Amino acid sequence: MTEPSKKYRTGKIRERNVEQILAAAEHEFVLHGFKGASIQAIADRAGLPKANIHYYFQNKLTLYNAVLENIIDLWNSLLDEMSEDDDPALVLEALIRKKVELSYTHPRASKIFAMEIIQGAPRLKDYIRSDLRQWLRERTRVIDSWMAQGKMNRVDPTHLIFLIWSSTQHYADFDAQVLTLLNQAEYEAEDIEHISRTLSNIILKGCGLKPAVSD
Amino acid sequence: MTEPSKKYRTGKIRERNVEQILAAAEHEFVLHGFKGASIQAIADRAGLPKANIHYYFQNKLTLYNAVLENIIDLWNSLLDEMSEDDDPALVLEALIRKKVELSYTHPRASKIFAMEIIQGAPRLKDYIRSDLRQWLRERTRVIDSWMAQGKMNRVDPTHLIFLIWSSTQHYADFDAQVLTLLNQAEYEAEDIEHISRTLSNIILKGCGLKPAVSD
DNA sequence: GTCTATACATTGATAGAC
DNA sequence: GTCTATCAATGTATAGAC
Repeated sequence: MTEPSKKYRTGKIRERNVEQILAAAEHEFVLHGFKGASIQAIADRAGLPKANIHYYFQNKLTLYNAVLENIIDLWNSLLDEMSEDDDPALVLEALIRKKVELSYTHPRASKIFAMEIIQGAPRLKDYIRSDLRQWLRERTRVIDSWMAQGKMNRVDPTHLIFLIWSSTQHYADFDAQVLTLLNQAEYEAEDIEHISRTLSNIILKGCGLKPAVSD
Repeated sequence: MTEPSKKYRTGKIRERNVEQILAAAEHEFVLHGFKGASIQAIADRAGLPKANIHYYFQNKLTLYNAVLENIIDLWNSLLDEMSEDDDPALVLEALIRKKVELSYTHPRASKIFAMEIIQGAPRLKDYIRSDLRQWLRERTRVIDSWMAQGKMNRVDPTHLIFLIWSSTQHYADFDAQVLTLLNQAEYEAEDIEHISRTLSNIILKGCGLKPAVSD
């Protein structure tokens, strides 16, 4: 060891700084978008000089891609499995609940993803075309099978997924609007529970399913 | 008249230029957000020198607010009435259909509105607190009345509105994702019809209502 | 009402001392 | 690995000739 007196081991410093930069970048990219966010503002928020950002990340796009990659990893880790033998009500309810919770625990990830797609998904087209399309295809296949087995009403599986997607993500992306209209400062645990249940009740019933957890 | 030889009367030139600038600004604000959009790019898209933008609009914020105002006018013109004596199925179905059509006819308006809220609604807080809250209050009151009359199941009216809102707007804001996943270049008229019907079927049925137009 | 030229701040990115 | 100083480029906005 050449630097035994330092507070953090060399690798630890890097790890900590990279983490701080990524967190700060996430904030700024939400507030101003990719083009609008400035490295200076990210540096200020991370408590580092501007040049240090460039020491860890070659340029702004590299940093942004690192943020996006984190988000996609998060997405993938939570996209659970479902099989044709499962109970549709249980699976869809769990999916809705998980997505609402994700909106609550990772609102900025959802927002950056949303802004990216609103702007035409210039840096996510590949992900959508490959991973996301594959994920969607598997779910619609299972839902088709559920309908063939008579487990639920016939609805377009793709648009059902879109419905679940949009209605749950709404609580993350539009939290400023939702909270203002609800006259609240932030979400409470019971809000998440209430939202999950309300959405599940309507959507499942809309597919001819009986919610497992009713209110 | 001092300029009888001009192609347009003085007021007409202004009107036409302002319109072109607003249209160009709408495009650029969608692509890069408020901070990221540059006046140069807006001028280029409008086919005018940069200084002319400042001739018609004091500064970037003034221009952005003009764009936002256009969007809010559009919103307000389409937020129709509903009364406790109406048939819930008809009213909700019309609302869903109108919102989906709006997503199709004015995707950029929806996107700018969405980005603004995602970024914390810094310039729309007032609108949400006044107009939008008032609008929501009136709808939830009517829906509450419908439920009291036994016309539909008991669901949280506010979150029902959010559900209709989010699921319909999704097709405008996330069109890049939706179209890529559907493997289409753009929406067709029949897509709009299909989407409206699918959403109506699930949501209305989810509220214990029978869709008037079924498939 | 139009448009060139320009002022002045901020941007992303780099060089180089420490 | 840190941070000051600095670059060229681009940003908003304005002055002033036409």
